[in-house]
Amino acid sequence: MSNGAKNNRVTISLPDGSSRDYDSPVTGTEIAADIGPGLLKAALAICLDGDLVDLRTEITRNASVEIVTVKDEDALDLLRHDAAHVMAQAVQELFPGTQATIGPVIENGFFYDFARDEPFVEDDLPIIEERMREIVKRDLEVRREVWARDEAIKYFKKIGEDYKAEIIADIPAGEDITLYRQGEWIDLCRGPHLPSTGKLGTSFKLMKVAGAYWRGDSKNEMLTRIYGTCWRDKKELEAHLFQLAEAERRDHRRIGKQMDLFHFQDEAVGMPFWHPKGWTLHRTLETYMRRELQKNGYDEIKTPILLDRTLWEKSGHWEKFGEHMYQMEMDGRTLAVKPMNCPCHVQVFNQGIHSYRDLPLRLAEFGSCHRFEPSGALHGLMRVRSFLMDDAHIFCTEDQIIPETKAFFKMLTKIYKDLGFEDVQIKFSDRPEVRAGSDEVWDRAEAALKEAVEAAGMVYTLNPGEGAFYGPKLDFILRDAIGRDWQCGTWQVDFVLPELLDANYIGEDGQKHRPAMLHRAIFGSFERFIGILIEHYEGKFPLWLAPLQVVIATITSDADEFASQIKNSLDEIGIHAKLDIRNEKISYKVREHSHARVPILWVVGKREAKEKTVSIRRLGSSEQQSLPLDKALLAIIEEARMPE
RNA sequence: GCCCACAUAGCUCAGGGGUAGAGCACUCCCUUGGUAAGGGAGAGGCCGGUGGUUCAAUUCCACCUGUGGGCACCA
Repeated sequence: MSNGAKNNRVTISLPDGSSRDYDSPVTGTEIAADIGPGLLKAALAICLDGDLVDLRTEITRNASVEIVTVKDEDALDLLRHDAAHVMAQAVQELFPGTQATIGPVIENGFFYDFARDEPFVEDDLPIIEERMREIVKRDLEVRREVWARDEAIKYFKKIGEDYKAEIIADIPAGEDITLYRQGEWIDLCRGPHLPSTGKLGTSFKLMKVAGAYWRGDSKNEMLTRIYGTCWRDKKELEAHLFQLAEAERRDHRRIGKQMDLFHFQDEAVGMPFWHPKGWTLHRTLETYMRRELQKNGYDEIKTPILLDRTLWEKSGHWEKFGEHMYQMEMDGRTLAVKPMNCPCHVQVFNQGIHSYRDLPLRLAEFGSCHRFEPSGALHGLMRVRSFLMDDAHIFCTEDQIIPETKAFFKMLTKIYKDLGFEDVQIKFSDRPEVRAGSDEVWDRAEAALKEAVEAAGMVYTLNPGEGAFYGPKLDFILRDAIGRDWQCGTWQVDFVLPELLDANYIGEDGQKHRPAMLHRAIFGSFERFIGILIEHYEGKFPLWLAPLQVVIATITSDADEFASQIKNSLDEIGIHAKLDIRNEKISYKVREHSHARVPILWVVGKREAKEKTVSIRRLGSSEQQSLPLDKALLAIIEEARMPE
């Protein structure tokens, strides 16, 4: 087997350590068949010296080969990519004249963008899906073809696929390109692909239609996009659909309505009306944050909401952010509602003369901001036009950036943990294209932040070009109870704004110096953070956060008086309690308050009234605990305390 | 801002060219019941707004507003 004629024998090593020799060229199909018919049937592609390629790729050199089956990590992407192709074929069979543009694999599935005069609608999906199943049943062989670039352009133009021709035209001249053919249908594609459409199986589902700009640019025409999800088997598909339903159950807009926390209405688009319970939650968070700020050496301030445009012109906001600012004409002046607090904080800093001994100066504000967000961006509490920021700006020397960064990271980690978030990711964003300040200043700011983040021992990923217009930043991203990520906290180094607004301090040398300005937030906006908390906890808040902590429910009217006394006691110790002395059965009350996600139910009947006890039932449990009232009151004070 | 869909009672939703229906919630009556729905009765609506077609529009059409899902945006 070994020393065959030169160039026409190849040695293939397999993952189990064995190797086999074949006449060259050999394909994955032949190798799989050689190993066993079961594997041949399961084979989707091969991993050739670490690269995923088609099963039919001809191997002409010694190589390590792994047969990829549905069980492998890579299989999902293959399946999803094929699903996109099968969908495009189905669409073009059903709707002749529709152009296919791009169709990549995405998280959980795939999409394909089509160009068609009349956009697809939701009702088209079942029809397309049906045709896809039929194409899978046809089990068309999927064949790779290599074409000359110019010929491919000519071909796609001829068949009316102008977008494909445009994509190919962007490939450097002279390069070959690959096409994949399945039956009559052909598509430009890098591959790899499954050997035939039958291998796709049927564990896919078309999810929704949407508009999408050609090449992601709002200046271009809008295409019609169809999203699908695709999995290894039915079970995985079901699990994914269940996960989506779970996210829907947690939707803060739905829970916010159920729990009567807030509402929106047409006269104030994107601006929430907080109801008593929602505002209680809001205030609890504010009180908690205020305490943490105090512990961390911040001074709280309050600044105006409406300011003259001249300030915004100086700060650069008028130019860089003007289109997002609410404006009004009054008494011959143009005023703008603040979208951020930073210029105001510099005004506070600029009062009087500061010594280097005053630094770092940490100015915090629960700052009410308004931004005119595009209508299509609004989303419940997650993206609003009016919000309260837990904002602060630290004025310091460049040397103080590192210790301040460390201290901030510690503060932020503790706060997130108190609120139930243990998993925090960090992104480092550097200079954006549109920015203020010279390259030299940006070099310094980026270097300073980088040194600080490393000195603080933070693990981060790079997010190039995503910095604020005045400086580089860190973003802090939380993972919630069902694995979704939310960007909340931010830490930004700014050498630009102190310059623009002429902030300075007197150094040890008696000379004027520019302070560095560190912009920071932990919640981001209270609105959005509360939205995230609602979804994270599914509205079942820990006791200290719950806006309604206890309901005292009576069994018969004999206990009404005792129940009222309990309510008074709870009011006195600052526990949010409600009395339920309605003429209803106790099981009815239990059901209703459980649905309302009340953490603790104190049930009182004749027995409790006589013995001065309460029967305690907790949300999510049917166990009952009986405690003397005074003990129960002490216990609930303890349990409802904010985390230290 | 762009594409598609949607807008009916406080809430969740059904209906459909001849001025409306369910469940829950609400009010009243009966019931005082020991841990996830006791029974009965009643009230509740400019069918998002403005125009158009029609003998007749909540229903069909157009525009507007808002909401939802995406796209773009997120300093």
